[in-house]
Amino acid sequence: MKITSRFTVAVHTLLVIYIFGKECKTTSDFIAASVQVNPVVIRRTLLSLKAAGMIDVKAGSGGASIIKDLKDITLYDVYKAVDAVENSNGGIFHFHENPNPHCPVGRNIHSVLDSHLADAQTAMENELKKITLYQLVAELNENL
Amino acid sequence: MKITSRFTVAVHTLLVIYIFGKECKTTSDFIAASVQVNPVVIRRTLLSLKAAGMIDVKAGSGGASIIKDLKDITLYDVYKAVDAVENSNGGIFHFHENPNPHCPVGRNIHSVLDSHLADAQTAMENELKKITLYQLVAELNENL
DNA sequence: TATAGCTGTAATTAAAAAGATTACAACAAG
DNA sequence: CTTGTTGTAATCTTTTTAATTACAGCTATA
Repeated sequence: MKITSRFTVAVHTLLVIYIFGKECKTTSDFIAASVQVNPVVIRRTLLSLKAAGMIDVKAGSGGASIIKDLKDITLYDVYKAVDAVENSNGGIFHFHENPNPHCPVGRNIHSVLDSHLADAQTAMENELKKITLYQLVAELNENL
Repeated sequence: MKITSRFTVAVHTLLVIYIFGKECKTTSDFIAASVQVNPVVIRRTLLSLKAAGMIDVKAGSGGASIIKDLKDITLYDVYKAVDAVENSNGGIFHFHENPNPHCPVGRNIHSVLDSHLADAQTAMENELKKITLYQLVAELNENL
């Protein structure tokens, strides 16, 4: 089980909008062609990014544009925007669901493990906070 | 998608073996009753832990016992033992599979993102290295 | 040495999760 | 008013994961 590809798709999407936004109309179809997923997947991604205040999407006429400084968008922001890990659901670790409450270990396994797993997840997320899209664009340009 | 429950099951399993190992014969059925999963799941877990040199399993007569100092077993060791994240498969992040090689963004998205995602995963794993099973047992005893 | 209780392991089934796809109403611009 | 696009629901399909069934082989013990 993994962190949903919505995350990498969203990063890819933002980069395409940024790189091509001036020359082309970056529609869901256009972006979908670069990411190679169904355009509906991109539309849903665009909705999330819009809700997070990162982009503007023109209904009807089409096309998306970035409305936030790339220096102020970290990978973590994107990760959160697309809800890459439903935290309603306990995070990135899949816990076995029904430990036996009549067993002293089963009864306490959650209270013993949960905080450590949460710490591990937080460490990962903090790493994502260190990288901005501005950096990614710079790295991308090196490779062009 | 998440990190497989094999991991939390394995931690649970080790704790049960440690706590009950002196009074009971900790068979796969016994452990399965605490974890509340199918005994076969426990047997597979035991095989992984045995291969990692953490436990000894008696074929035939039954029962498992810990053969490594709990201070020398970290959560990371267990995580690795059960192959919680197949690293053949690129780690905990699910990357969209077919970025378009004819697009400059699609062609380079991997080279730009991969190392940052790997760093994030490593940060998470390093956090798991900080916690030993010895600590968990101590925390468990506080709750008994 | 017969047997009872386990482990080791393959094969299959079932369930859950995630993404892909289809479909279509609403909208904006020419 | 037509064309191209977004917003969004509904429905497959695929993939992944765990559960289950089944049984051969081992080991202690009677």
